[in-house]
Amino acid sequence: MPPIDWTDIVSTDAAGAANRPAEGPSEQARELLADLNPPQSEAVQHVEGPLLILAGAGSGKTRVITRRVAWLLSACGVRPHEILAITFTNKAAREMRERVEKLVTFRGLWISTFHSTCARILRREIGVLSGWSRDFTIYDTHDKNQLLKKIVSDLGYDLTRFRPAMLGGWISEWKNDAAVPAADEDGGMSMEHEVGQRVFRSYEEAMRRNNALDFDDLLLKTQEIFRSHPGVKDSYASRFRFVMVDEYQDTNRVQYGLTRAFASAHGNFAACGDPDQSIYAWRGADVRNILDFEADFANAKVIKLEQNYRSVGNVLKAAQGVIAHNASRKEKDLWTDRGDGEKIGVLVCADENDEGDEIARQIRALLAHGKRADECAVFYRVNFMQRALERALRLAGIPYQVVGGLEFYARREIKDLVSYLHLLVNPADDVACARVLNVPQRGVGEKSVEKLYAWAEERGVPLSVAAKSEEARARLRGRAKKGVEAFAGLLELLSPYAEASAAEALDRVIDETEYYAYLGQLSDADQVARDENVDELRAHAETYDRDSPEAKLRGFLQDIALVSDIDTFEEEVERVTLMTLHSAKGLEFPVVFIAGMEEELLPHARSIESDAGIEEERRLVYVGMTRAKERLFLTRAEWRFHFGESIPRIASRFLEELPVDLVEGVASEGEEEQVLGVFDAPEADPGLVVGARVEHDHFGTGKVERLSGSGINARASVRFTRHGTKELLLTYAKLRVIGQ
DNA sequence: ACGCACGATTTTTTT
DNA sequence: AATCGTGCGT
Repeated sequence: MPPIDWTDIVSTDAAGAANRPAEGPSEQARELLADLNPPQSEAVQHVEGPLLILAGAGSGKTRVITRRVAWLLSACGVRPHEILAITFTNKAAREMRERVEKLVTFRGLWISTFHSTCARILRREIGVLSGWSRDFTIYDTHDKNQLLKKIVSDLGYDLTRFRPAMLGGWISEWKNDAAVPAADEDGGMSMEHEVGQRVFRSYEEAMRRNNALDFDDLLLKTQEIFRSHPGVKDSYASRFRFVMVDEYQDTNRVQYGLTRAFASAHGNFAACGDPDQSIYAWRGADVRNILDFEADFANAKVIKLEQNYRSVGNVLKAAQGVIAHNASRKEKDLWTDRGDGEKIGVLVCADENDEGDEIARQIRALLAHGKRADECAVFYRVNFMQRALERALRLAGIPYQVVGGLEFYARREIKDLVSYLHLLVNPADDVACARVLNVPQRGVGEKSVEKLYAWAEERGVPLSVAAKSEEARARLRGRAKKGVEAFAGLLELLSPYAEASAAEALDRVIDETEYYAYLGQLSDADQVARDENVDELRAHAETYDRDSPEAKLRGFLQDIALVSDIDTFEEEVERVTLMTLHSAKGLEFPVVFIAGMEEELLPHARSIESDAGIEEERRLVYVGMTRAKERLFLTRAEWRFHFGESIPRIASRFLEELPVDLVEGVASEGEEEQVLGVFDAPEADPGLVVGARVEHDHFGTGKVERLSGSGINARASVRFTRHGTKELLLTYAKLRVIGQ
C-alpha cells in the first residue's frame, strides 16, 4: 500500500479541519480496511466515544490499532497531535510508529509508554510542584536502593533487617495505593511498618532535595499536577481528542486515573487488551480496569476480536485447554483457520543442563529442516534459568541473544558515566554525586564523603555544592582534600556540557576522567567487555543525537532512564532469543520453547499460596504458549541445581492441564524419555561429492561446489543452472544425485 | 584508604 | 554458584 500523505487529505485548512464533520473517506483511506475482518474493520472505523477492544491472543490487535490511527488521520480529518497512543513498552511504541508511518505520513503524534508520556509532561509542568525543577533525575531501582540504604543507616536501623529492596517495595505499594500501611490485628502498627513509615518520609524528603523522581513518581506527580491544577489537565485533555491505551489489562489504578484525565474532555477513549493476558498484578496492575470498562464509560462500544491469525490449531487448543482452568474468567471463543499443525512437544529432562541440551538438539534439528535461528525463542519464568540454557546453546554452536537479565544500564561502568551526566544536568543529585566522587579513585574514602555530606546537610545543600566549597573541603586533609578539589575542578570544567549534545558531553566526561585508563588499571576479568560497553554507550549517544538533534543530553538521559529490557531486543538478527515469559508478551515466534515446567517454578513458589497467584501464573503460561505460531515445546527437569544444591522437581500442574491428545513425547514418571520424531538426519547420499550434478525440486539441476558441516547440519553449496548458487541444508533440501 | 577473605544471602516477574 | 557486604589487616 503506498503511503498516504495526510496533509493532502486533511486539506490546507489545518486549523479548522479537525472540527469539521469528516468528509467521506478517500479511496486510499478505504484501502486501510480492505484486508480486515468485520470486527477489526468496525473497530478501526469507530471514531467518537469510548471503545473497548477485547483482543484475544494473535487476533491482529496491533494491526487494528495502527490502522485506526491511520484511519483517524486520513479519513476523519484528525491531526496527529490530537492523538495520544499509550503502549506497554518503548519497543511497542517504536513499532507502532513505524507501522503507522508506512500507512500515512505525519509528525507530532504522541506514541509512548505511560512512563515516557508522564516524563515528557513533567519536563514541562513540574515547576508548579515545589521542590522539583525540569532537570529532575529519574531514579531507577538501583538508585532508589542506594538512597534507601543511606537513609536506613542514617536513621540507625539494621540494614540486614530492613533491606533497601524490601523497603522500596513497600514504599512503591504505599504510594500506588495512596494509603499508609494497615494496622496489625491488635490495632497497633508493627515495628516493621513503623520503621517503614519513617524511612518512607525520609525518602520522600530526600527525593525532593535530590530533584529526583522514581518510576512511580512519574505517574503520581503527573496525577498530582492534574488534580491541583485543573487548567494543566484540561490543556492536555482538550489537546488529546483521541486517546488509546494498549495492554489495558495491565494498567494499574494510577494509570487508570491518568487515562480518565486524558480522556476527560472528549471521551474518545479506546482501550485494547485481553484479561487472559493480565500478568502484572504483582506490580499493581488491576484487571478490574478492563473488566469494568463498560460500567466506567457509559455507552461504551465493545468489540471482540476472536479470530487468531497467529497460531496453528493445536497450539491454540492447547493454550485454551490450560487457561480454561482459571475459574475467574470470562469465556472466550478463539479460533483459527490455519491447520492443526504439529502436536505440542513435552520433554522431560534429567536436570537443567540436560534440558538445555535437549532444547539445543531440537533447535539444531529445526535448523536442519530449514528454520532460521531467529524464528525460535526460549522462554523461562526466572532469570537465573538463563545460564544453563545459554551454556547449552553455546556448546551446540547455536547463535542466540538474551533479552534482559543483566541490564546494560545497570553495569558498573555505564552507571558511573551516566551518573556523571546526571550530575551535570542535575547538581542536586546526591546519589549520582556520591557514586562518582571517588571514580576513578581520588583518595576520597567513605569517611571523607560522610564529612562532606554532614557539611551539606547542615546547610541543606547538595553534596556537589559541598565538594565545590572550599569551606567544606577545609574539614578534610591530605589526599582526600586534594581528591575532592580535583573532583570539584572536574565538575567546573564539565558543567557547560550540560547544554551539549549527548555524545559531546559523554566524550568530555570520558576524556576528563580518563575513564578508559581507569578501566585499564581495574584488574578485572571482564575488562574487555567493560571497554566494549563504554563504546556501546557512546554509539548509543551518537545514534540518539542523530535521531533527535534537538533533545541533547537532557533528552538522552530521560530516554535511557526509561528503556526496558525488551526495548533492546533485535528481531532482525539471525539468533535464537532467550527471555522471560513476562518479556515475551506481545511477541510471536514460529517456534517456542517454555523451559522449567515445574511446580514452584511455574507456578512460582511465591505465587502458590493463593488462587489469584496460581491463576496469574496460568495466564503467564497462556501468554507464553500463544506466542507460538507453528511449533511449541514445553520442557521440564527432574532435578535442578538451586542455591548450590540439587533439588528433585515435580511436574507443573499446568502440564497436566494440557489436552492429552494434543501432546507428544510425554514421558511419565520413571519411564524412559521418548524422543520426538523430527530429528533424525537422513543418511547422506554417498554420491554427493563436490562436482556432482544434482537435481532439486525447486531450483532444478546444478553442480555441487562445496560441502560443509555434518549430520543434521550438513550443507552443500550448489550452483544451479537457472537460479545461481544456493547454500542448502541437506536434511531439508532433498537433493538427488544425477551424475558426476 | 584500600585490598582481601570470609560469610551471608540470594531467585520472581519490570516501568 | 555467584554476588554482595562486612570486617580485618596492611
